[in-house]
Amino acid sequence: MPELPEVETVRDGLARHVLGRTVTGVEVRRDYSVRRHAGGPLDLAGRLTGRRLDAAVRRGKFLWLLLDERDEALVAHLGMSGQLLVRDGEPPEHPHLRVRLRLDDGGALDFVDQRTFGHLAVVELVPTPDGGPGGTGTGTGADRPVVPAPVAHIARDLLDPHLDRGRLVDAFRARRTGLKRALLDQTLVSGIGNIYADEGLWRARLHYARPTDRLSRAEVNRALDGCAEVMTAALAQGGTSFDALYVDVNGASGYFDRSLAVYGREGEPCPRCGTPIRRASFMNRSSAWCPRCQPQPRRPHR
DNA sequence: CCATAATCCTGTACGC
DNA sequence: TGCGTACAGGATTATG
Repeated sequence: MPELPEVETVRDGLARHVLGRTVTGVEVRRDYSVRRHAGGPLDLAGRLTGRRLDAAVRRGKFLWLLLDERDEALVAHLGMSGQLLVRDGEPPEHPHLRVRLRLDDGGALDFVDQRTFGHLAVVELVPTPDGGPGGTGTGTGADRPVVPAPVAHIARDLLDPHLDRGRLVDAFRARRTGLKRALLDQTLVSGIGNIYADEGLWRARLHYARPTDRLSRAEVNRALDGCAEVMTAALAQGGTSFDALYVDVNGASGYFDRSLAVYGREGEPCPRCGTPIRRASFMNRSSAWCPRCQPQPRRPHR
């Protein structure tokens, strides 16, 4: 699933291949994929056509392209299966093609999304509350202190230099919830999904159900460091998986699979101690952990 | 305000 | 073989 490292790989690919190009036409093949665009498919096409793509910016799992002239951006969220594919020349058909942006050199930017949890929308920009840049970005105006309105409530991510780690740690300890729930809360810290939460917790040797209000500052920092480190490692490998014509998320499985310690490895030995990895249902999904390295707390918060 | 459950969607894996 | 069901899950919305 696209989490921070995958989205950053896509953002980097967009920065390399579509910046400075102009949208010449828009085809919405599935209205549901633009459901977050207030004006509907026709309005989306109208707002995009003729606009130049000036910058590619990301915060957590949200990414956006700044548009020229007005203070608007094309926001993309990949959901669970979204891909943004840069095509040169006449683009091929694809069974899950949802939106196609024609570009001024004859190529296209295709939004392909099998499970349709992702979306595209053109939205206004609003100031960042802390006055820092909107996120990690490249291109003209990428460092402006603005974010798309629907991203205003999304916290900075662990790879953002403007993240205030001390305040984040305090915010974790002020919550009354479980540690993994907090890691997955995009309004606290963004970019972490189910896979990297499990992997980060394994690295930190902390159980997902540890109550946040009973964690030490050092423990919270360990959890955040674990997530940051595993995402950095995944990002380093993600950079190798696309070529010049193809900006690819590479999906849920693939390039980083071999490096996963617990996710999808129920019953297999923990890489650290050999104890069989366990799995339990959690928040309509699942959690995987090593019962020896990550002992369950006496009073778990779920 | 805070925490949590329900909801959206589609392809794959599985049991019977 | 074919059918039904569970599952994968991020963000928003609704509810307590």
